[in-house]
Amino acid sequence: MILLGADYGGDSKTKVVLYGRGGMAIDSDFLPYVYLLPEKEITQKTVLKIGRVIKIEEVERILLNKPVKVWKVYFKHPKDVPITRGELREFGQVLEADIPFIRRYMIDKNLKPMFEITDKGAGKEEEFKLRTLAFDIECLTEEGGLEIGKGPVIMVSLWGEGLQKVIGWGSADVKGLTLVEDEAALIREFLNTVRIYKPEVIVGYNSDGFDWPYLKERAKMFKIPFEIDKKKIKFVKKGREMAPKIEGIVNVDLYIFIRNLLSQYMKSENLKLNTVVSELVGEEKIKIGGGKGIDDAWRNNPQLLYDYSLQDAKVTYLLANEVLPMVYTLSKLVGQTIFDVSRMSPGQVVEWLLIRRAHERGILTPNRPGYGEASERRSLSYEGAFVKEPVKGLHAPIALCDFRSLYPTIIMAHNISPDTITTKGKNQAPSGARFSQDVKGFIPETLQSLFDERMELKAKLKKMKRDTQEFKAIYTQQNALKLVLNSFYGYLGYANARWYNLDAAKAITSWGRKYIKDIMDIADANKFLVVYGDTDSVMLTSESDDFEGDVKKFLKNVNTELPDPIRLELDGFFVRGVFVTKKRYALLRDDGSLVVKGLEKVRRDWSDLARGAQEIVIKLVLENRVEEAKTHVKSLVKQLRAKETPLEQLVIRTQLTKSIESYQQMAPHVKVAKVLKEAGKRIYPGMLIEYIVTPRSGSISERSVPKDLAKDYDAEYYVEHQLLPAVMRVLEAVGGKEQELRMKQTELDKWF
DNA sequence: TCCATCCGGGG
DNA sequence: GTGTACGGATGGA
Repeated sequence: MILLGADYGGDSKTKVVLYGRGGMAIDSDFLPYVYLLPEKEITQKTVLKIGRVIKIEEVERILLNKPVKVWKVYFKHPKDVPITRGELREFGQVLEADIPFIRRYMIDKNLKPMFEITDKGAGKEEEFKLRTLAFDIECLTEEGGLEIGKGPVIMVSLWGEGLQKVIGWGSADVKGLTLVEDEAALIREFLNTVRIYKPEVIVGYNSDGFDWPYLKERAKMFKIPFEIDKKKIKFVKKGREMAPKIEGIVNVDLYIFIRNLLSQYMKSENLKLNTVVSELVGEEKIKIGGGKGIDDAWRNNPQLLYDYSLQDAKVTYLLANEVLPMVYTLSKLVGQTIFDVSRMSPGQVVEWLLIRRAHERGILTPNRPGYGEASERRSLSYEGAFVKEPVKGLHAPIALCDFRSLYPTIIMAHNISPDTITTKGKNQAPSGARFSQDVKGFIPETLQSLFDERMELKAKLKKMKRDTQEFKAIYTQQNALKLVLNSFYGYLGYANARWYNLDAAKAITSWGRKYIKDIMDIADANKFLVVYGDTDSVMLTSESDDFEGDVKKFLKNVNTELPDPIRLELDGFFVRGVFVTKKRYALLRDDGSLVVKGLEKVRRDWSDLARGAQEIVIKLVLENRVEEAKTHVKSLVKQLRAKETPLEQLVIRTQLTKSIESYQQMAPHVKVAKVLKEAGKRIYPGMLIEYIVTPRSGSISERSVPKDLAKDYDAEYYVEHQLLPAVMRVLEAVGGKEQELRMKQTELDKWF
């Protein structure tokens, strides 16, 4: 059997259920256990007196970096652990009592998803495509907004190999539609379709937070058992979020995986299905015009709704094809189930990889910090990376150089780890901490093996033909390794980490600052102008005739000085760059493409006016058309003051998250909601409040008016709080003066 | 500056 | 489910 997922059940006795390709297996023999580091006079007999403890073994393990004798205390059922933990603590330190049972099982039995299950744990790795089903629901929202379970579900689409199905009710005459009697029948038909199709993996987009709970609520309303193949769909807590678990089927929410792990490497300015699909798949979603559009289409144009719904399921499926290989690769690397790994944050990915490795080495896993400890850690701040104040304005040309995996290479080069901290020796960080070089630390050792593996894969790729299945698979593997490697530094400073270590985190950034500053000094001495630099990168310019040649020579020189494996590399050359402030700049490549950092404003509580203006200004400035950019802004200011700006461009949108009464503060959208309510409109939590700031007097809240009731707007508010803040970031770098663009009334005539 | 509140994804 | 977990921006006081 090839392992795909695992669950546990059983009330009085443990029962591990393993499932995957080739069936299902049950193991009732694995006993839960914890470690007890007994205080001196305690005997095993005393501990055995605690009810529920069934046996004790003395074993040798490593605590931080010292060998210790600990007692492995066994129980009959996982639930016995939290019940007994407190009592056990009276006899000494209790360790590994906070490792969920299934994760414990995967580690101890050496099992990995996508690998064969054998007596000795993970056997042969299997390469195959999993039977994947994507789905998407549509519902009427004009009544309840996006509140879970409010309006009826009107369509459900499913897309898999050999299955393209849209189930609907109430709208006849659409070709291909599986028409059912009513909503209850639709939900039954959906569950039944999944049962018959027997997917190995079921995917959705934000399905943990929307589609699944929505269906569950509606099913409950109609008293339909929410189960597939007699197996209840259970909602398990994942921090603040819930994740639906279906025994026998791996459920993946692509949105959560992309948000947690992939978005840091993506260009998309938001993570809407549309945007993400066009970046990763290259397909555009059919537009139907937001919530009202769906309600309208259901009544007047069911064919359009059918197309839209099916298209969503299809692009979700295509997205799954792009994203799932990464999910599987990470799951194999971490050695936890696909269900779990697909919902992990980078910190958890590192942590579970470490826990498994610690087990293999006989190292005891530290306990998670308690709430108090974690908040204490959160309150501690330390000096981060060095960011150079940019030489403001336009520069050309630009060379961008950066350290190859700076923090991971620093950890390896200096053996930084919680278990190597010492008080003597030459290996001292600028922050003061010292690290022993005698024995490889747990963190650097783990990092090194991942780093070496990645280098090997990258070397392999160089010799391979692109566009083959094998190339793709290896590329994904090295990408997964990169993701993990880059998460180690953050992990050491992450408040909830088991291997949290402030001195290690401080040491890493202090060495990082030293190396980047050294590079800048050397560049300076070599007649480059260092325009900007952040953490691990420097941007250089010069007036030399052989700029590119100079940069390459410079790289060669500095790399002979740097300790292995720290290395500075060339990222690329740019035609021009505009530098605003730290973290805010834009670069132009010779093919016309842009790299924009820190200037985007994507939140919906910014008006379209501000968003659009900023985009145009960035483009004009990078094409060296600064005056045109300023003129454009001035014309927008003039338009605003002349009250010629269309009101739609000025709408600010904020969501109401709870009932009006429970707000302590009278924010603008709360005030507007109140007004709407008094006017007889139905107000509910989750509703999007759209408003415009009008003239009159008082605070912004007092001047905010529902979008449909606004007949006028406060021009000065939009100039000062929307337009100018958005464009000034770019313009002040190229000599634009806020005062000049603001054009006080008296100056207005002078300009136009 | 601090505190409270909102954003994200989904229809 | 042997765990309870975000991180950044904005507005009001």
